[in-house]
Amino acid sequence: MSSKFRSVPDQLWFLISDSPETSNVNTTAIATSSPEPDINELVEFLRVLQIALICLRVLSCYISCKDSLPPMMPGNATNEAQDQLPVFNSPPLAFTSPYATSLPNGSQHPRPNSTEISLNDGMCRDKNAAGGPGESETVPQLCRRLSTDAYTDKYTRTQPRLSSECVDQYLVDPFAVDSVNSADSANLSSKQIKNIQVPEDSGENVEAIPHYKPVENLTMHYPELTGAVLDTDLDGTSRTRELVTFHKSKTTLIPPRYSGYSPLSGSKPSGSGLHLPSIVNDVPRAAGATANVKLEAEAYIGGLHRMKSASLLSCNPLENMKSLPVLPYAVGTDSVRSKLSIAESSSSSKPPQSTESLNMLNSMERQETPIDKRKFSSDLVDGLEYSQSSPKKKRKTTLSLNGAKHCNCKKTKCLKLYCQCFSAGKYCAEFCACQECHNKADYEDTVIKTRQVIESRNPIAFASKIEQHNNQFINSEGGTCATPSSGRHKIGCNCKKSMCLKKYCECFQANVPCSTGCRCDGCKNVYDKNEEYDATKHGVDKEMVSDRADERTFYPGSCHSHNPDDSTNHRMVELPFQLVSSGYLQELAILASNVDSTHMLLQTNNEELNVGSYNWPLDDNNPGMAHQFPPRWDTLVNQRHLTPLSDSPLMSMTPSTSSRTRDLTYSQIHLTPGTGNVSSGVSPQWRISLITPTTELNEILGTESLQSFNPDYRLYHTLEDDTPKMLKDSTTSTENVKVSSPNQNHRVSPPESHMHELGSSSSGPLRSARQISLPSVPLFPPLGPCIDSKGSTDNSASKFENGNSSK
DNA sequence: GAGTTTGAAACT
DNA sequence: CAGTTTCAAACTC
Repeated sequence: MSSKFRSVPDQLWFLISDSPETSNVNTTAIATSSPEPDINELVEFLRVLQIALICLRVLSCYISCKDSLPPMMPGNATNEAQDQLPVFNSPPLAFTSPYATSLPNGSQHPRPNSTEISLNDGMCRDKNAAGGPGESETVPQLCRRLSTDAYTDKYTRTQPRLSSECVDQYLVDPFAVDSVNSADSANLSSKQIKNIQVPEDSGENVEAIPHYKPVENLTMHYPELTGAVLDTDLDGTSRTRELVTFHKSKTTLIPPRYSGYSPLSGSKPSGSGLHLPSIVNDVPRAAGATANVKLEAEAYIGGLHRMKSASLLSCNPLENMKSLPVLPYAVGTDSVRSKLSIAESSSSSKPPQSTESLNMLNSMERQETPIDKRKFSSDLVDGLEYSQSSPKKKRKTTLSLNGAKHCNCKKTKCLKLYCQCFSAGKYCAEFCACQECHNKADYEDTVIKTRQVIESRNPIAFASKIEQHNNQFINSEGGTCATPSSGRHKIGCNCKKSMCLKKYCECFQANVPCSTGCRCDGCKNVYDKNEEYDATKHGVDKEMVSDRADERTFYPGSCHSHNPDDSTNHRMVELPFQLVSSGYLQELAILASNVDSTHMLLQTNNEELNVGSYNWPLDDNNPGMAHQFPPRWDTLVNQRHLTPLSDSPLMSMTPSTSSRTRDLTYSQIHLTPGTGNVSSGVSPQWRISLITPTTELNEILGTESLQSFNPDYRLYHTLEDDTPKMLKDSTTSTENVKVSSPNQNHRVSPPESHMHELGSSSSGPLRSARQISLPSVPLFPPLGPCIDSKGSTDNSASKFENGNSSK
């Protein structure tokens, strides 16, 4: 048979014959058919020539594309990976994810050789849709484009850098419902196949976010990665496993109880993206959303990086979308954390778990906020460095990089609150070191029953122990900060020896000061209103501070820096505003319209108000601005009669103003109709936050709203569900001076921690509190508690930042 | 990595 | 509710 094509160049013949599909189509047909070999031979030869031409074209294109691609270095992983990140927006897809085995060990292919195969189309964007640097047609795009060609498989093989795995994967019917059971997957028996399905509703709101910047695309879509990942890199095996694990973990961490559906049921996720409570994510959304997003972002970095490293190529023959579809509204915090956790711990992870975990994927929530993704991208590099270079991470910890917990339970079968996974309402993940674990989908009934028993004793046993308040800022380096006082332990600790300065203390661990509920002895985890919350001042050793700095990313009250050099850095600022009435949305709209570049959208209930755009410069290099409100803002405030409260130091920041005071300051910005007085009763509370939209956004604005404006510059508001709590807390804030605790002498009521709440409450019940979230763009100069009044960086904050940045 | 310390959870 | 035990995380070496 091959003799008929002697004239075909060896390479081309290889291309043809090496492909099972091609072989079947071409050679087999030839061999079995034609009584007129000459004609058939000619025809086939012509076909071969045609193929050859196409191959050459493809090769040329690929070379061109390759040259245009930046090197796959961690430092610039962000932009690159975005194209690699598959997005699952469509109906359930089956994925095969054979582990990288095609490349011989020891082969030294550059990272771009790594192949990430996704049947999803997210990774392959239309070339025309691309814009900006590095947006020349990437290999994945090329691959996608080729997919439309009848000879794609052949052509793909012509590309030395295209993994044969990619082609194989490509050949697999992307629509196979279950690759594990499919014949296609059987063909890949030599490989480890991971089948991941996306909930049918995973594609909801796919079009909600029309387009994103390249970097953001990466971060926004990566979390949605649910497809199999092929890694043909040299160390691709492990990388692939990590990625696969990533997906699995996302499933395994779904708490059946809170997810509202059984992990095994395959029921359709709610789509709300809400997850079970945990210390980190159970905080009020107003605060938690921002913090968690950040946390997830950083935690997710490692995973992203590895993903990126592991995958340069992504082929999706089905992809025909010109913009990256996303599942924009899910909070996805837990999932993200789990992902990160996996990424971090993959090196020591257990062997791939059984298909049970994979089955859980059927019910996974695969939603992620665009914000989350954006944050991911911004922190990608930092997280990478963090996860890869920090020797401290070697230390055994129950908290992985992303904050996802993993346990080491030996006797409790992970069915007691001792188990952090169980306590967090999550199934144990594969990287848990637990023994005889029953906290998994296989024992769902047991888990549920056990939980019920525990809850019967303590209804809030699985609820977050931390009451988190909304107190986030951007620090001098653009990192997000939250004063530790922004939250508190609901129950309080009972430390006797650690002085609440070690992670034995749940308050300390949660980065909140001990409160009235604590029964600790010799507590030093307190606030001095005149001082920053600095662990070192309380005797915490340097390493601990450093560790804590690392771990602060695990908590809502975190203060971590971004890489100032990272242009993709997205800051989060949250400014509570109080409007006299919803009519002042127009004021805000005008305010916003006075600045440009940022598109704002306000909405009251179902009423949308496009308020134009605004832009506040943020100068990372000018710490002095840290305690200054953007002049523009002042101007705008004055112009628009958006007067801060009379007691607000907003416009009169004094040198003695602590960072937290500034927190207060900004927290107390009230938008009133020029009088400076805050109306009571009817004043809806608004908060303008540079946080990314989360589920709340989805719930409030809905898909259409989000579609209506640039996702990169998004202003939104959300119902402030925590308002009652805030009010309640504010009423108790005066009780922060611990009376019963031996530490009462040390404990100083941090009125600032609640001042913003009081301020809010000053206007009376906030029945219609709203949160306005501004896009994650530099709107304000560095503010927040991490910068003291003298313009210098807050000690604790800087420590944390340094700790992060140094990594 | 093993052993110790610690404090929450569980138990009585 | 208090005291004790169990447990696993945090920590130290």
